[in-house]
Amino acid sequence: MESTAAASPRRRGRPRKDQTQPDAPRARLLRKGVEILTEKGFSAVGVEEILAAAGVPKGSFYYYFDSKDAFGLALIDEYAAYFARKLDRWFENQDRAPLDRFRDFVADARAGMERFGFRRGCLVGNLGQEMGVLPASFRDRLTAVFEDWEERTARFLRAAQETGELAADADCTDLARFFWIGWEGAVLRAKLERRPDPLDAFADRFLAMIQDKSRKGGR
Amino acid sequence: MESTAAASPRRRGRPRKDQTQPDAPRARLLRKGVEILTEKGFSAVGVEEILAAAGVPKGSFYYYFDSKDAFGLALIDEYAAYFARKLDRWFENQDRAPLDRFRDFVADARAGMERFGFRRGCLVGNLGQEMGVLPASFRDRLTAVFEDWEERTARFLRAAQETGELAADADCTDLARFFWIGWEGAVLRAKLERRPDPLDAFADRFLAMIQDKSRKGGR
DNA sequence: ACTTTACTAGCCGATCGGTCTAGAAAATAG
DNA sequence: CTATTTTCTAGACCGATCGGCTAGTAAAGT
Repeated sequence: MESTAAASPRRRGRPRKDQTQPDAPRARLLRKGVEILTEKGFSAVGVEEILAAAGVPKGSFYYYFDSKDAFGLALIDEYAAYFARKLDRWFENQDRAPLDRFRDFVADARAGMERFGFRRGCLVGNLGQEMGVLPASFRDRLTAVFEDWEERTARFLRAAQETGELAADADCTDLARFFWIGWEGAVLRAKLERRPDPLDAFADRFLAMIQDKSRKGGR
Repeated sequence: MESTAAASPRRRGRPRKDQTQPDAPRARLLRKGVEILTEKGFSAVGVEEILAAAGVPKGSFYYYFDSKDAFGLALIDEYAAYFARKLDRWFENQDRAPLDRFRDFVADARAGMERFGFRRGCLVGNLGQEMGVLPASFRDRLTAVFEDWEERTARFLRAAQETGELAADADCTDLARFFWIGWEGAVLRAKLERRPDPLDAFADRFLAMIQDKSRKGGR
């Protein structure tokens, strides 16, 4: 094979491992980091616990990350990307009516928490609660993540308006913000009580709230 | 003065300082503990920081409390009592119409957070988020505190039903639970963004939600 | 003085985030 | 092949700080 790839200007020494591979040390650290931090938060967890869980030696941690703080920021990005994909998967599912897509999302979140015995919460919510002892650089990233999720949710709500499932005069931006403010509270509470009730309690009322009651028809 | 107090059966040794006095070491530790932990959480704060803030010598901490965990439990009780008084003050204010009492509570909470630059949140919410690294004994106490707050809120909502401001068929227990699930999310978010908007965003929609729209009269 | 109880300075082992050095591994250059 | 360059692994080690302990002092009664 004559190098189908465009001219590879290979540097001299040992080539870098592809750290996007799921078994690469950096990727393993990020994955285990999300798992552990969604359960225990940032400040209460030492890097060595993550190292041990990921099967990566200590010397490697500070090769891949400048500091624990830098690792935390990378985790936020990782989690935000993972969750944005999840949101889109449900909210943009063309096989389902808009409000059913919303129910699907809630059911998936419930199942996700149930799978881990309600011990894991939302990384962004966890770190938000810890802002008092986190570097200032975390704040902007965390708020940006919420803004992104709210934007995706607002976009979805506008789609629901088009099908008529949601009242045309509803403020979708505002509703999306309301949802995420309360939903994080529901996740926190579900983690505390170790049961799905708070998720359902919040989601059900939210759904009832956004239903267009003035609508005549409907499927 | 002939001992106006009833017979004091004085024990032998050095008399105990009255720890209910607000300047007593134990009381100061509890007060400063609430202040610091509402801002920074439990696990990220060392006892020495609290000791220093309270002006209590290092060695004294384990005289007044068996452990840091026991101190944490005492803080929950302290905070729960303080907050229950606050709830009653607003919710049982007979000089105001029920829904105005609710607005007063929200305004007070907003002012309270503003006073400390939105750096302090809710102790119960903070510890709830930290349950992953807290002793199991914390869980029951924290859920019990939420139950207590919800009960007081539900009682208030029933009062609102009697004046007709709230629809008679509303499920007050359910509404109170919904409120506290979401409100904790709002406090968390206000702390993250350092602004009151999330509090208002949640409270306004909640108020709109519980208004009895079918009602004819009213002022 | 002596006992009893209330309180506290100082220290302890463990663990924290982070650094350092040594070298193994994987590529190219000659 | 050997030499060189660079990537990555490996873990001992460091000063700081953690929660908790203990030996002792302070302040009262008897």
